Amino acid sequence: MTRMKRTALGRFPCSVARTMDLLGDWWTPLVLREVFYGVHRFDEIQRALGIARNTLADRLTRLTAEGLLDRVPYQDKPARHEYVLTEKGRDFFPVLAAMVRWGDKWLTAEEGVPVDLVHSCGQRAHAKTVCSECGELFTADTVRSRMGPGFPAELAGKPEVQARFT
Amino acid sequence: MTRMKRTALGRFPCSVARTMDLLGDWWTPLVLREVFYGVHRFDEIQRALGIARNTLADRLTRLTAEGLLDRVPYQDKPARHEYVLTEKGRDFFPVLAAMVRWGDKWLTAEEGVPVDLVHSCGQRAHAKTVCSECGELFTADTVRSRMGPGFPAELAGKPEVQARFT
DNA sequence: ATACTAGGGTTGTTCTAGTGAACCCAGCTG
DNA sequence: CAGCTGGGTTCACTAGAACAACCCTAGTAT
Repeated sequence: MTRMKRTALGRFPCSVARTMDLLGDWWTPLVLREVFYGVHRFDEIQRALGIARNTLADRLTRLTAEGLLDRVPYQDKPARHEYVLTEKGRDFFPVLAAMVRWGDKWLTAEEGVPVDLVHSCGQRAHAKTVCSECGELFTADTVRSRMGPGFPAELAGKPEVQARFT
Repeated sequence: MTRMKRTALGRFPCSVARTMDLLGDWWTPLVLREVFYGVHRFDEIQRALGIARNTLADRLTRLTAEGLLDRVPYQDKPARHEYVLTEKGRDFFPVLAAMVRWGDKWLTAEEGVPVDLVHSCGQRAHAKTVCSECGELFTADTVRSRMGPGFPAELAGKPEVQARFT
Protein backbone atom coordinates (compact mmCIF):
# COMPACT_ATOMS: atom_id res chain seq x y z
CA MET A 1 0.00 0.00 0.00
CA THR A 2 1.94 2.91 -1.28
CA ARG A 3 -0.89 5.20 -0.44
CA MET A 4 -0.43 4.95 3.27
CA LYS A 5 2.88 6.67 2.86
CA ARG A 6 1.30 9.54 1.03
CA THR A 7 -1.17 10.34 3.72
CA ALA A 8 1.52 9.87 6.31
CA LEU A 9 3.75 12.46 4.74
CA GLY A 10 0.64 14.28 3.59
CA ARG A 11 0.79 18.01 3.58
CA PHE A 12 -2.80 18.27 4.36
CA PRO A 13 -4.83 15.66 6.17
CA CYS A 14 -8.49 15.06 5.60
CA SER A 15 -11.02 12.31 5.45
CA VAL A 16 -11.08 12.40 1.68
CA ALA A 17 -7.45 11.31 1.58
CA ARG A 18 -7.94 8.77 4.33
CA THR A 19 -10.92 7.29 2.61
CA MET A 20 -9.14 7.18 -0.73
CA ASP A 21 -6.26 5.39 0.97
CA LEU A 22 -8.56 2.58 1.94
CA LEU A 23 -11.07 2.39 -0.85
CA GLY A 24 -9.73 4.54 -3.63
CA ASP A 25 -8.71 2.05 -6.26
CA TRP A 26 -10.75 1.14 -9.25
CA TRP A 27 -12.18 -2.14 -8.06
CA THR A 28 -13.00 -1.62 -4.41
CA PRO A 29 -16.12 0.50 -4.90
CA LEU A 30 -17.36 -1.95 -7.50
CA VAL A 31 -16.80 -4.89 -5.17
CA LEU A 32 -18.75 -3.06 -2.49
CA ARG A 33 -21.50 -2.30 -4.96
CA GLU A 34 -21.83 -5.99 -5.74
CA VAL A 35 -22.12 -6.83 -2.07
CA PHE A 36 -24.75 -4.12 -1.66
CA TYR A 37 -26.59 -5.75 -4.56
CA GLY A 38 -26.64 -8.99 -2.64
CA VAL A 39 -23.81 -10.72 -4.50
CA HIS A 40 -21.93 -12.28 -1.63
CA ARG A 41 -19.81 -15.13 -2.97
CA PHE A 42 -16.31 -15.07 -4.39
CA ASP A 43 -17.10 -16.64 -7.72
CA GLU A 44 -20.28 -14.65 -8.20
CA ILE A 45 -18.47 -11.39 -7.66
CA GLN A 46 -15.63 -12.50 -9.88
CA ARG A 47 -17.95 -13.41 -12.72
CA ALA A 48 -20.09 -10.32 -12.33
CA LEU A 49 -17.17 -7.92 -12.47
CA GLY A 50 -14.70 -9.81 -14.63
CA ILE A 51 -12.00 -9.01 -12.10
CA ALA A 52 -8.87 -11.18 -11.87
CA ARG A 53 -9.18 -13.77 -9.11
CA ASN A 54 -6.15 -12.70 -7.14
CA THR A 55 -7.12 -9.07 -7.36
CA LEU A 56 -10.54 -9.91 -5.97
CA ALA A 57 -9.00 -12.03 -3.23
CA ASP A 58 -6.82 -9.09 -2.27
CA ARG A 59 -9.74 -6.64 -2.19
CA LEU A 60 -11.88 -8.97 -0.10
CA THR A 61 -9.04 -9.58 2.33
CA ARG A 62 -8.46 -5.87 2.67
CA LEU A 63 -12.09 -4.99 3.09
CA THR A 64 -12.41 -7.69 5.71
CA ALA A 65 -9.28 -6.53 7.52
CA GLU A 66 -10.56 -2.96 7.50
CA GLY A 67 -13.84 -4.05 8.96
CA LEU A 68 -16.18 -3.26 6.09
CA LEU A 69 -16.93 -6.90 5.36
CA ASP A 70 -17.38 -9.99 7.48
CA ARG A 71 -16.45 -13.40 6.19
CA VAL A 72 -19.13 -15.71 7.52
CA PRO A 73 -19.60 -19.43 6.86
CA TYR A 74 -22.88 -20.32 5.26
CA GLN A 75 -22.37 -24.06 5.10
CA ASP A 76 -20.17 -26.57 6.81
CA LYS A 77 -19.89 -29.83 4.93
CA PRO A 78 -17.46 -28.27 2.53
CA ALA A 79 -16.60 -25.07 4.36
CA ARG A 80 -17.96 -22.14 2.38
CA HIS A 81 -18.10 -18.49 3.30
CA GLU A 82 -19.78 -15.43 2.04
CA TYR A 83 -18.98 -11.79 2.50
CA VAL A 84 -21.53 -9.61 4.24
CA LEU A 85 -21.41 -5.97 5.09
CA THR A 86 -20.65 -4.82 8.59
CA GLU A 87 -22.20 -1.63 9.90
CA LYS A 88 -19.07 0.21 8.79
CA GLY A 89 -19.51 -1.26 5.35
CA ARG A 90 -23.23 -0.55 5.10
CA ASP A 91 -22.52 3.00 6.15
CA PHE A 92 -20.48 3.44 2.99
CA PHE A 93 -23.64 3.24 0.91
CA PRO A 94 -24.22 7.01 0.85
CA VAL A 95 -20.85 7.50 -0.83
CA LEU A 96 -21.80 5.10 -3.61
CA ALA A 97 -25.25 6.62 -3.82
CA ALA A 98 -23.76 10.08 -4.21
CA MET A 99 -21.47 8.81 -6.95
CA VAL A 100 -24.39 7.16 -8.71
CA ARG A 101 -26.37 10.35 -8.47
CA TRP A 102 -23.56 12.39 -9.98
CA GLY A 103 -22.87 9.86 -12.72
CA ASP A 104 -26.55 9.49 -13.56
CA LYS A 105 -26.93 13.22 -13.84
CA TRP A 106 -23.79 14.10 -15.77
CA LEU A 107 -22.59 11.03 -17.61
CA THR A 108 -25.80 9.58 -18.94
CA ALA A 109 -26.40 9.44 -22.65
CA GLU A 110 -29.82 9.85 -24.17
CA GLU A 111 -30.89 6.29 -23.60
CA GLY A 112 -31.22 6.98 -19.87
CA VAL A 113 -29.64 5.65 -16.72
CA PRO A 114 -28.51 2.03 -16.62
CA VAL A 115 -29.97 1.35 -13.19
CA ASP A 116 -32.96 2.85 -11.43
CA LEU A 117 -33.04 3.15 -7.66
CA VAL A 118 -36.28 2.65 -5.79
CA HIS A 119 -36.62 3.86 -2.24
CA SER A 120 -38.75 2.15 0.38
CA CYS A 121 -41.25 4.98 0.04
CA GLY A 122 -42.12 3.47 -3.29
CA GLN A 123 -40.73 6.20 -5.51
CA ARG A 124 -37.99 6.05 -8.06
CA ALA A 125 -35.44 8.27 -6.38
CA HIS A 126 -31.86 9.37 -6.05
CA ALA A 127 -29.59 10.41 -3.22
CA LYS A 128 -29.98 13.94 -1.94
CA THR A 129 -27.36 15.36 0.37
CA VAL A 130 -28.60 17.62 3.13
CA CYS A 131 -27.30 19.22 6.29
CA SER A 132 -27.46 16.88 9.26
CA GLU A 133 -28.72 19.70 11.47
CA CYS A 134 -31.21 21.78 9.51
CA GLY A 135 -32.05 19.48 6.61
CA GLU A 136 -31.37 22.07 3.93
CA LEU A 137 -29.18 21.28 0.94
CA PHE A 138 -25.54 20.59 1.73
CA THR A 139 -23.66 22.15 -1.16
CA ALA A 140 -20.29 23.69 -1.94
CA ASP A 141 -21.53 27.21 -1.33
CA THR A 142 -23.48 26.53 1.84
CA VAL A 143 -20.58 24.83 3.62
CA ARG A 144 -17.43 26.31 5.10
CA SER A 145 -14.57 24.37 6.63
CA ARG A 146 -12.74 25.06 9.85
CA MET A 147 -9.81 23.43 11.56
CA GLY A 148 -11.05 20.58 13.67
CA PRO A 149 -9.68 19.21 16.93
CA GLY A 150 -7.70 16.58 15.07
CA PHE A 151 -5.90 19.04 12.84
CA PRO A 152 -2.14 18.41 13.06
CA ALA A 153 -0.61 21.01 15.34
CA GLU A 154 2.56 21.31 13.26
CA LEU A 155 0.53 22.46 10.27
CA ALA A 156 -1.92 24.70 12.10
CA GLY A 157 0.62 27.47 12.55
CA LYS A 158 1.60 27.87 8.92
CA PRO A 159 0.22 31.01 7.29
CA GLU A 160 -0.75 29.33 4.01
CA VAL A 161 -2.72 26.78 5.98
CA GLN A 162 -4.52 29.42 8.02
CA ALA A 163 -5.26 31.37 4.86
CA ARG A 164 -7.68 28.76 3.64
CA PHE A 165 -9.76 28.74 6.79
CA THR A 166 -10.78 32.38 6.73
CA MET B 1 -6.62 5.63 -19.55
CA THR B 2 -6.80 1.93 -19.14
CA ARG B 3 -10.03 2.33 -17.28
CA MET B 4 -12.01 3.39 -20.29
CA LYS B 5 -11.40 0.00 -21.77
CA ARG B 6 -12.67 -1.71 -18.67
CA THR B 7 -15.97 0.06 -18.65
CA ALA B 8 -16.24 -0.50 -22.37
CA LEU B 9 -15.86 -4.22 -22.05
CA GLY B 10 -17.51 -4.00 -18.66
CA ARG B 11 -19.69 -6.87 -17.70
CA PHE B 12 -21.94 -4.63 -15.76
CA PRO B 13 -22.39 -0.94 -16.42
CA CYS B 14 -23.23 1.56 -13.75
CA SER B 15 -22.57 5.10 -12.74
CA VAL B 16 -20.15 3.99 -10.07
CA ALA B 17 -17.84 2.57 -12.72
CA ARG B 18 -18.33 5.53 -15.02
CA THR B 19 -17.58 7.97 -12.26
CA MET B 20 -14.54 6.01 -11.16
CA ASP B 21 -13.32 6.05 -14.75
CA LEU B 22 -13.27 9.81 -14.70
CA LEU B 23 -12.40 10.71 -11.16
CA GLY B 24 -11.31 7.54 -9.49
CA ASP B 25 -7.60 7.97 -9.07
CA TRP B 26 -5.89 9.03 -5.91
CA TRP B 27 -5.31 12.67 -6.71
CA THR B 28 -8.41 13.82 -8.56
CA PRO B 29 -10.71 14.03 -5.53
CA LEU B 30 -8.02 15.86 -3.62
CA VAL B 31 -7.54 18.36 -6.42
CA LEU B 32 -11.27 18.96 -6.45
CA ARG B 33 -11.28 19.36 -2.70
CA GLU B 34 -8.64 22.08 -2.99
CA VAL B 35 -10.70 23.93 -5.57
CA PHE B 36 -13.76 23.64 -3.34
CA TYR B 37 -11.63 25.13 -0.57
CA GLY B 38 -10.94 28.14 -2.75
CA VAL B 39 -7.44 27.15 -3.86
CA HIS B 40 -7.58 27.96 -7.54
CA ARG B 41 -4.03 28.39 -8.83
CA PHE B 42 -1.64 25.79 -10.16
CA ASP B 43 1.20 26.47 -7.79
CA GLU B 44 -1.05 26.82 -4.77
CA ILE B 45 -2.62 23.47 -5.41
CA GLN B 46 0.75 21.92 -6.07
CA ARG B 47 2.20 23.21 -2.81
CA ALA B 48 -0.87 22.33 -0.80
CA LEU B 49 -0.98 18.73 -1.98
CA GLY B 50 2.67 18.00 -2.66
CA ILE B 51 1.65 16.48 -5.98
CA ALA B 52 4.14 16.22 -8.84
CA ARG B 53 3.77 19.11 -11.26
CA ASN B 54 3.13 17.03 -14.34
CA THR B 55 0.63 14.87 -12.52
CA LEU B 56 -1.24 17.99 -11.44
CA ALA B 57 -1.10 19.40 -14.96
CA ASP B 58 -2.60 16.18 -16.23
CA ARG B 59 -5.40 16.19 -13.68
CA LEU B 60 -6.28 19.81 -14.35
CA THR B 61 -6.31 19.21 -18.08
CA ARG B 62 -8.54 16.22 -17.66
CA LEU B 63 -10.93 17.91 -15.27
CA THR B 64 -11.17 20.85 -17.64
CA ALA B 65 -11.73 18.59 -20.65
CA GLU B 66 -14.44 16.74 -18.76
CA GLY B 67 -16.17 19.96 -17.92
CA LEU B 68 -15.75 20.00 -14.15
CA LEU B 69 -13.37 22.94 -14.17
CA ASP B 70 -13.08 26.09 -16.20
CA ARG B 71 -9.73 27.66 -16.94
CA VAL B 72 -10.34 31.37 -16.73
CA PRO B 73 -7.78 34.16 -17.09
CA TYR B 74 -7.54 36.44 -14.09
CA GLN B 75 -4.84 38.72 -15.44
CA ASP B 76 -3.48 39.61 -18.82
CA LYS B 77 -0.06 41.18 -18.67
CA PRO B 78 1.51 37.80 -18.23
CA ALA B 79 -1.37 35.53 -19.07
CA ARG B 80 -2.47 33.79 -15.90
CA HIS B 81 -5.40 31.52 -15.30
CA GLU B 82 -7.15 29.99 -12.42
CA TYR B 83 -9.36 26.96 -12.21
CA VAL B 84 -12.92 27.41 -11.11
CA LEU B 85 -15.69 24.90 -10.76
CA THR B 86 -18.38 24.58 -13.35
CA GLU B 87 -21.86 23.54 -12.32
CA LYS B 88 -20.90 19.94 -13.11
CA GLY B 89 -17.89 20.33 -10.85
CA ARG B 90 -19.79 21.99 -8.01
CA ASP B 91 -22.32 19.22 -8.22
CA PHE B 92 -19.61 16.76 -7.27
CA PHE B 93 -19.46 18.23 -3.79
CA PRO B 94 -21.97 15.77 -2.28
CA VAL B 95 -19.70 12.89 -3.23
CA LEU B 96 -16.79 14.45 -1.37
CA ALA B 97 -19.05 15.36 1.51
CA ALA B 98 -20.25 11.78 1.77
CA MET B 99 -16.66 10.55 1.78
CA VAL B 100 -15.75 13.05 4.45
CA ARG B 101 -18.71 11.95 6.52
CA TRP B 102 -17.72 8.31 6.27
CA GLY B 103 -14.06 8.99 7.00
CA ASP B 104 -14.86 11.26 9.91
CA LYS B 105 -17.10 8.64 11.40
CA TRP B 106 -15.01 5.53 10.89
CA LEU B 107 -11.38 6.55 10.49
CA THR B 108 -10.99 9.23 13.11
CA ALA B 109 -8.66 8.65 16.03
CA GLU B 110 -9.35 9.99 19.49
CA GLU B 111 -8.05 13.45 18.78
CA GLY B 112 -11.11 14.18 16.67
CA VAL B 113 -11.75 15.11 13.07
CA PRO B 114 -9.12 17.14 11.20
CA VAL B 115 -11.63 19.50 9.63
CA ASP B 116 -15.01 20.71 10.84
CA LEU B 117 -17.73 21.59 8.37
CA VAL B 118 -20.07 24.47 9.11
CA HIS B 119 -23.32 24.78 7.22
CA SER B 120 -24.93 28.09 6.35
CA CYS B 121 -27.52 27.42 9.04
CA GLY B 122 -24.74 28.13 11.51
CA GLN B 123 -24.34 24.63 12.88
CA ARG B 124 -21.36 22.36 12.76
CA ALA B 125 -22.74 19.62 10.54
CA HIS B 126 -22.08 16.73 8.23
CA ALA B 127 -23.62 15.37 5.07
CA LYS B 128 -26.78 13.36 5.44
CA THR B 129 -28.06 11.36 2.52
CA VAL B 130 -31.81 11.22 2.07
CA CYS B 131 -34.34 10.15 -0.53
CA SER B 132 -34.94 12.81 -3.12
CA GLU B 133 -38.68 12.11 -2.99
CA CYS B 134 -39.71 11.53 0.59
CA GLY B 135 -36.74 12.93 2.50
CA GLU B 136 -36.23 9.83 4.62
CA LEU B 137 -32.81 8.24 5.00
CA PHE B 138 -31.35 6.76 1.84
CA THR B 139 -29.55 3.63 3.01
CA ALA B 140 -28.54 0.22 1.76
CA ASP B 141 -31.62 -1.47 3.16
CA THR B 142 -34.15 1.14 2.06
CA VAL B 143 -33.06 1.13 -1.56
CA ARG B 144 -33.59 -1.44 -4.29
CA SER B 145 -32.22 -1.31 -7.79
CA ARG B 146 -33.98 -2.03 -11.04
CA MET B 147 -32.87 -2.11 -14.62
CA GLY B 148 -33.07 1.36 -16.05
CA PRO B 149 -33.84 2.45 -19.60
CA GLY B 150 -30.13 2.68 -20.39
CA PHE B 151 -29.35 -0.87 -19.37
CA PRO B 152 -27.51 -2.61 -22.21
CA ALA B 153 -29.93 -4.82 -24.07
CA GLU B 154 -27.37 -7.54 -24.69
CA LEU B 155 -26.96 -8.04 -20.95
CA ALA B 156 -30.59 -7.68 -19.94
CA GLY B 157 -31.46 -11.14 -21.17
CA LYS B 158 -28.88 -13.09 -19.22
CA PRO B 159 -30.29 -15.03 -16.29
CA GLU B 160 -27.51 -14.13 -13.87
CA VAL B 161 -28.11 -10.48 -14.59
CA GLN B 162 -31.84 -10.78 -14.07
CA ALA B 163 -31.26 -12.67 -10.83
CA ARG B 164 -29.90 -9.62 -9.11
CA PHE B 165 -32.87 -7.43 -9.89
CA THR B 166 -35.50 -9.51 -8.13
C1' DA C 1 22.01 41.97 -16.33
C1' DT C 2 20.10 39.06 -13.00
C1' DA C 3 16.89 36.71 -10.66
C1' DC C 4 12.38 35.54 -9.54
C1' DT C 5 7.44 34.30 -10.38
C1' DA C 6 3.43 31.63 -12.37
C1' DG C 7 2.20 28.03 -15.21
C1' DG C 8 3.22 24.85 -17.37
C1' DG C 9 5.90 20.96 -20.95
C1' DT C 10 9.45 17.24 -21.50
C1' DT C 11 12.31 13.44 -20.38
C1' DG C 12 13.68 9.40 -18.12
C1' DT C 13 13.19 6.22 -14.36
C1' DT C 14 10.92 3.59 -10.96
C1' DC C 15 7.26 1.05 -9.02
C1' DT C 16 3.09 -1.24 -8.46
C1' DA C 17 -1.53 -2.61 -9.46
C1' DG C 18 -3.73 -5.48 -12.38
C1' DT C 19 -3.56 -9.34 -15.54
C1' DG C 20 -4.01 -14.27 -17.29
C1' DA C 21 -2.90 -18.78 -16.57
C1' DA C 22 -1.82 -22.43 -13.89
C1' DC C 23 -2.16 -24.81 -9.75
C1' DC C 24 -4.12 -26.44 -5.25
C1' DC C 25 -7.30 -28.53 -2.02
C1' DA C 26 -11.73 -30.16 -0.03
C1' DG C 27 -15.75 -32.25 -0.74
C1' DC C 28 -19.79 -33.64 -3.43
C1' DT C 29 -21.62 -36.07 -7.81
C1' DG C 30 -21.97 -39.70 -11.07
C1' DC D 1 -12.35 -43.28 -9.90
C1' DA D 2 -12.95 -38.93 -12.70
C1' DG D 3 -14.58 -34.63 -12.79
C1' DC D 4 -16.87 -30.53 -11.17
C1' DT D 5 -17.53 -26.53 -7.93
C1' DG D 6 -16.22 -23.06 -4.56
C1' DG D 7 -12.55 -20.55 -2.89
C1' DG D 8 -8.71 -19.41 -3.22
C1' DT D 9 -2.89 -18.96 -4.04
C1' DT D 10 1.37 -18.48 -6.80
C1' DC D 11 3.91 -16.94 -10.74
C1' DA D 12 5.68 -14.06 -14.38
C1' DC D 13 4.59 -10.14 -17.09
C1' DT D 14 3.28 -5.49 -18.48
C1' DA D 15 0.98 -0.99 -19.00
C1' DG D 16 0.83 3.09 -17.11
C1' DA D 17 0.90 6.24 -13.01
C1' DA D 18 3.73 8.91 -10.24
C1' DC D 19 7.98 11.03 -9.52
C1' DA D 20 12.19 14.13 -9.85
C1' DA D 21 14.55 17.14 -12.47
C1' DC D 22 15.10 20.07 -15.90
C1' DC D 23 13.55 23.40 -19.68
C1' DC D 24 10.69 27.09 -21.44
C1' DT D 25 8.11 31.57 -21.86
C1' DA D 26 6.67 36.22 -20.27
C1' DG D 27 6.62 39.55 -17.33
C1' DT D 28 8.41 42.02 -13.15
C1' DA D 29 11.30 43.55 -9.64
C1' DT D 30 16.30 44.75 -8.16
